[in-house]
Amino acid sequence: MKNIIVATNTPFNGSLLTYKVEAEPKKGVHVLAPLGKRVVNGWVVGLDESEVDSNKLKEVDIDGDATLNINQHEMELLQWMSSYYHYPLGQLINDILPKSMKRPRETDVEESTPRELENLTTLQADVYQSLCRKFENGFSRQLVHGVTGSGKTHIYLHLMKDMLKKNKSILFLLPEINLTPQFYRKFQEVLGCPVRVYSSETSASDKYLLRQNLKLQNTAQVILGVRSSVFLPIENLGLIIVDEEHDSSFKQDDRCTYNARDIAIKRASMLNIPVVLGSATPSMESYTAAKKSNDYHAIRERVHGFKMPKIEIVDQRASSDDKTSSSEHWPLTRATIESIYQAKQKGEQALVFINRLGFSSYIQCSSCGHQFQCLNCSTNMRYFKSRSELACQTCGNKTPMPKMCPECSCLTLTQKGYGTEKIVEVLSKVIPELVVERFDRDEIKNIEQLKQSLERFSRQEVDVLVGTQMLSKGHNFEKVNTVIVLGIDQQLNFPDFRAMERAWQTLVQVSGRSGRFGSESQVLVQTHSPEHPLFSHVVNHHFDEFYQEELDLRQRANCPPISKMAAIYMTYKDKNELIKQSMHFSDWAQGLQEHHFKNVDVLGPRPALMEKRVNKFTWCLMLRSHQVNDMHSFISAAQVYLSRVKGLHVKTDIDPQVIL
DNA sequence: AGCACGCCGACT
DNA sequence: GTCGGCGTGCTC
Repeated sequence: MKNIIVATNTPFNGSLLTYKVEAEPKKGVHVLAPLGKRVVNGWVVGLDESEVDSNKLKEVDIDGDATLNINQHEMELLQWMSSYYHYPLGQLINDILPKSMKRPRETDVEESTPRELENLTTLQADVYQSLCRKFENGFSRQLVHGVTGSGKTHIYLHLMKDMLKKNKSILFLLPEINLTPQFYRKFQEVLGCPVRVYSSETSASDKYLLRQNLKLQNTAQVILGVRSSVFLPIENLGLIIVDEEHDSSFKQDDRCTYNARDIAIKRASMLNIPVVLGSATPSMESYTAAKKSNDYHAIRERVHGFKMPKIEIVDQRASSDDKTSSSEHWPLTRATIESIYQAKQKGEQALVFINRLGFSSYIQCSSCGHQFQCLNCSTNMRYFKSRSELACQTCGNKTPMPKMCPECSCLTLTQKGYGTEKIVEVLSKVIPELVVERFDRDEIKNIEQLKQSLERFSRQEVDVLVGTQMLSKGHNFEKVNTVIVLGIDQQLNFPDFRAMERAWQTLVQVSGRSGRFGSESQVLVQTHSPEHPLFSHVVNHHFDEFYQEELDLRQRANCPPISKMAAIYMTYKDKNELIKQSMHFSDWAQGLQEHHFKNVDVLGPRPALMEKRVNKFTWCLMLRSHQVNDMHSFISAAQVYLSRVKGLHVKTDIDPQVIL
């Protein structure tokens, strides 16, 4: 009998429990571990060195089916993740493996004869060749910074083809499921190898089956997947590509707060293979790192000499009739309406972007000023006109649109702010001949609806799509030469050091949808602060200037990528008790800082951006440091401290993307 | 996290 | 008298 440490799906004891077993299984083997009255999943971590009396231990069963076994390399990656993100190994493993496995059905993998790949343009070929040279070194992290419409995908395809020739598989990561259909089609057309999709639409049993297939066969193939596919057990993996690497969807914000882009880099380094990051708007982190190590590749021109769109900053304060919500076309300006009208006249289409759903952001009583707040959360209820209800975007709480103010019984309730629904109504009213459709997660709930909406649009049955971020990524619309951006002010004013970076990414990505097929194209950005320095970089397509300026700001504020950050969130049911505990914790942390970790800054505590959420309260403490190791030791100590507070839920976010 | 035990209020 | 509310405590 051997004593072994098993990582189990349990939240206590760091998820590591000791069991005995007949013969020592290999690290990563899936076992069934008796725990109290139940049996839980477990994975072998290693021998237990401490001489525990094995008579007191229970014995594990080894799962006869090896599908959920984890190989040596994956196990090392997951152990690294567990310590880096301060998340229990057993729970991490359980989270990333498929859950159910009933009735797997055969996945259809079409193989077709590939079409000839088009030649690269001179600019693309330069990047391709320098990437190939870098690939000779085994592991390296390459960044392709190509403007929208520069044909990054085309470069990927050539790199992928090379890999397939060497009989190596490719992992292609995408931020969102929305983009999988177009890439799947492209890969099918051109690559002539099995292409497997892994997304949130893949059922648990299909995920299980895919895992099984990957472990059995080692034919060169392409795995096209979202965040969690970075863990798939791909045998002969030769290359990882992370497209839209800046995208925040790569960051998981519950459970283990990993960033799939960073895991891809780690995995590539462990396997000694190259990883390519691509974006038209790289993250500050990737840009800085790639510049520094000379792994940066830029394409500053669109293919075929197509011009970048002309970007116009529209002053929303300019004309008096644009100011008030009483004007017929509010919140759109005359200039905006005119450009959409012109597009229609030319037989073209237009896109309108707003970050908000619904009809109005909140409802306010015009006599007493009462705002309709969610009872469970510290947020306003959003008004949805078509459903005639108020809804909380945080907890899903809904109520019919009230007729009068509950405070003063006044019947005049004013609608404040706007969302996609409102814009559709305004546009249809102001330009009656226009066919306008909404494109947001309220309207598009699955891939099928997405495909259909995009098809209607490409058949020109629709003139204008009004959508959220969902519309901004990666699509190629032939007849779109006019793009409107609304609500960028809110993004710029967001209280987070990355606000400007995100606004920049939105503007550049969104304007990238305009004029992709070579016509004269324009982008109109409505704002109340046209003098904001960000706009001049966007208007002039000055990429390096933007990054340099933003980096200077980060340097001065000592923010990432200059330093490393971590956020510790504490959630509790009682507000006063939470504040008391947060203060105690903060005092303790200050003490730890002074005595042991002078180079770790402690910031806060402060209430989370949404302090009350589904009837629970959250406060937050931030850590910032240049010494990553010290920061990790600090967090480990903090977790031990906080685990003693009963009833307190603690979430640690390493490298937070958004500071909530 | 589950699942037990255990101690109180409100039902047949 | 029992059913069930959830507070507390334990699981290798």
